[in-house]
Amino acid sequence: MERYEPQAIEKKWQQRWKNEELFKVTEDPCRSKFYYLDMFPYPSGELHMGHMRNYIIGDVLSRYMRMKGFNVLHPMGYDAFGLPAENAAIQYGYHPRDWVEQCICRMRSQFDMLGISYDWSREIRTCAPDYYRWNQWLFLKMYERGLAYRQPAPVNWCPNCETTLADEEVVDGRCWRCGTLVIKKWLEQWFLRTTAYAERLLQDLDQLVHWPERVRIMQRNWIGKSHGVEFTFAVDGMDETIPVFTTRIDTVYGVTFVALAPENPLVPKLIARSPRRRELEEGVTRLLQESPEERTSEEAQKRGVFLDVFAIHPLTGERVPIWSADYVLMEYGTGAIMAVPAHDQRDLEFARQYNLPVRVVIIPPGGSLDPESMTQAYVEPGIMVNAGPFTGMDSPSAAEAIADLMEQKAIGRRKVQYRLRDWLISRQRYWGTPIPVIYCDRCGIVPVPDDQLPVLLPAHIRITGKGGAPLSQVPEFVNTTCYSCGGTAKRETDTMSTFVDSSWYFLRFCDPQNAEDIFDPEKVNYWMPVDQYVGGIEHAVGHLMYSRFITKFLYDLGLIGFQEPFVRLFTQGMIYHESYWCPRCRVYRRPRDVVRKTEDGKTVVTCPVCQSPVAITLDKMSKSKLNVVTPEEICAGYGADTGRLFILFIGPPEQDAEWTSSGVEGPFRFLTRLWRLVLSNKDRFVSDWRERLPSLKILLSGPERDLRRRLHQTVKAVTEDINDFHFNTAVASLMEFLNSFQDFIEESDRKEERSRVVYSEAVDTLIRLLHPFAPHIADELFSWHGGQGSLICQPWPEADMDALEAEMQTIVVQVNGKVRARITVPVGYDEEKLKERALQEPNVRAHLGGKTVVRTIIVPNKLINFVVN
RNA sequence: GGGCGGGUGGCGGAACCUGGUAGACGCGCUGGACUUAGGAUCCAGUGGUGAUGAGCCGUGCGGGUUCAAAUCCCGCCCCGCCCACCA
Repeated sequence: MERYEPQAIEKKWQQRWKNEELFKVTEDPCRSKFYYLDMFPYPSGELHMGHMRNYIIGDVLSRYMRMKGFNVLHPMGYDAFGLPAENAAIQYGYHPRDWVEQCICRMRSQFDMLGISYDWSREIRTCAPDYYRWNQWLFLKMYERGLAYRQPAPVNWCPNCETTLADEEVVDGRCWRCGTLVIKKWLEQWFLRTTAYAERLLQDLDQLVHWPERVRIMQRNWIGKSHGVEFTFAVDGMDETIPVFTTRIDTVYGVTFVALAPENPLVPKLIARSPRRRELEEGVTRLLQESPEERTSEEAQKRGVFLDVFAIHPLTGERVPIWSADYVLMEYGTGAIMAVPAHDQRDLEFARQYNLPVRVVIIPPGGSLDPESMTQAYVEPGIMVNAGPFTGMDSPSAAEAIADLMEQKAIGRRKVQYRLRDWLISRQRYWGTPIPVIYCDRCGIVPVPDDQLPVLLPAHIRITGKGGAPLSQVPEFVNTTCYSCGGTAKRETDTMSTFVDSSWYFLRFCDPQNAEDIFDPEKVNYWMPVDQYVGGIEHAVGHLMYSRFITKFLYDLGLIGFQEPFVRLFTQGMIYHESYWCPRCRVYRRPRDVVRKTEDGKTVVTCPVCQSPVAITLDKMSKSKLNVVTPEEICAGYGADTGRLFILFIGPPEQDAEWTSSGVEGPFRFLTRLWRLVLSNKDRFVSDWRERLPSLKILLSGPERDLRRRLHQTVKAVTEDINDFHFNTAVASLMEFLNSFQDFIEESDRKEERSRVVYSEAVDTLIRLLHPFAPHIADELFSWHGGQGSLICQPWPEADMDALEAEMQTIVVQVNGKVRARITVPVGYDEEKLKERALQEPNVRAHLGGKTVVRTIIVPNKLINFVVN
């Protein structure tokens, strides 16, 4: 084999790894375990190099940890339920199961062609009954403990997907999948009580010291804990009370109105007796019909309706008007607020809009506020004014005193409020886990008994995506008998959000084929927690929060011995690529289809159909923009190893990066040069170099000594870089070493003994270092020198400290901090002598210009600086 | 409005943690060699300004600390992302 033809060797090695079941692992108490996990993909199409960044990073780390001697669990599966598959199936007329099967097939071959070292014996598909039955089991366990419940509530509804969505699935008021504006619907739905775990989910964030700070901050904000007081307003002349929550009880004397969310069930009751009832109802309906943008944008003008009733201020007895206002949210707190325009910006804006009074009760120390003219609410602490017995106090103390008073008088009580809401898991779609309950006319909600699990998804069904829950249209599924009384009953026809599936799959990987239980706790406790988890930032509050929640629940069941699933988390950046939009044809063009011409030294890119210039933009790789680069293309053109190296070399893995077709050339040339170097020096290699090196290494000088120093610097650098996730600089170090290695080949004598031993050490070490990054070529080159099997089973090299020490050192000579010369002296050179030599440098003398040296600073082995005035 | 990143050659990025040779590595570009040919390979060069050498300038802007600042501190500008009527 003369030329480097990756396609020829890569298939061969992939086959060997597979035959030898190299990546298959089992529990081994004698070895330290390392559980590396990639976020598993949706099988909704094919994978592109942007997705592959995640898996390649994981493969480097897994292979590296294997070589370091760890028992590495590196599994992969498919998050196979869900809307993408269902929608694609509808679109192309497939059954989702078949569609998913096709995608999985394709994706599997893509993982394989890049040489990713998964233990495929542990593969999971969430759409398989032996997986989703445990979703149902988990649900029932939660139901038993009151953590799963069904309740009518205003929920997010995507009119396009015709299903409800969790709060975490609504992005900027739109459906995360299709971008349709989400509306609120009042529906009876299944929830999991995440709020019961709010405090623990918050507290335990402090343990996650190896998580990116921003993910922890996002979760903290999402949980949104705040301390305040909940108290009630009586309604004047009615037997109703309005509870409100506030974090600013110190401003309570400034209340000039009370406001209710338009959805608040109290609203109809309050207006029932008004003579203007009709008119008020219409007003409230208008508020309810506002679009999410009108409702939630801060710029939007606030709107409201006076409900024609008054509330009694519990401390002052004063009558204040009750309004319904669009800026009050039903989902947070009590769905009603005390409004203090002087000290809350939103209330102020509303008050100005409707000419409501503004009453100042806190003033800045030494300052004053004019309630008539103020346009900014005063929200800082200050001195209490017009606040009854609390006048004159500082506002933080007053807050405590007022809370005490309210608790004493039983008007209100201190309360901790969370922004986090319960997790809505019902979906009105087909392709998901059936929720395992039935509805009996006599017994009500009856959970499906454990021994009746799984509730199977009916296979034969026509899915249209329209007309409500698809399962409700399958009579043989819906109609059943009650497990309790034997009477007629109907099955729940909603399915679970796929986020349920993915909130515990990492546990199932530890024991994927268990037919008796969700998992064997012993196996889970061996492998878990996941030591390193890698995936996209988009899961910061959804999946990562749900997984923490389910883990804590299983801990409480006594099934597992840990409370946090993921010790280390790394979020990788997206891969961008040029996309070409033809404004005339109004379509995207594939990069390989556009016509590139050079005119006057400038490249002009035109549409292949209409010849007009195309608009070039940088976008995330995506099917719709036709700008994906597939593993197939890369493997066919350059080979998997080049593709892997390039995606790692492209930039820091946590940052977004741009795929450039010319950039791939670099890693390819690197591998080609390595190939040629090893090939043309095969005869230099001595297989017993390990035995011969110890007695020889102390005698080395010149090129041999330099090469060893560079080699072991590289070992050190690459090792540290992998540990720190600096894969880009790790690859750069390998390239740098190859450059030095080539110089060495030219300088050294190929027949000489020492040179051959040093060569052998270098080439052997280099390909070991290369293995996690480019495993195929590394294993191939290893075999050329008589290496047996794959390098993944070989030890990772260790840096030889002796080799790192240099004999000579370049010292920088500065005058007043500016570099004026560089001199080379032996390491540890006498400081006085160094000074003397430095002063003799012509350029240094020129800059000293006869002035007196007032100070000399020497940084050992680095620098000497003369300070003159 | 709040939070988090980031600003370094023609480009992607090193060096920032721990102040001490700015521009590693790669792409691109320029010149050369070998060639029927080169989009292969090899050699040389490549921050700006100097004919060359020396020098001078140079890490978004303005200050500061220091013998010495891309790096630390203060103030500002710009870009990106995320969150946001959460009472």
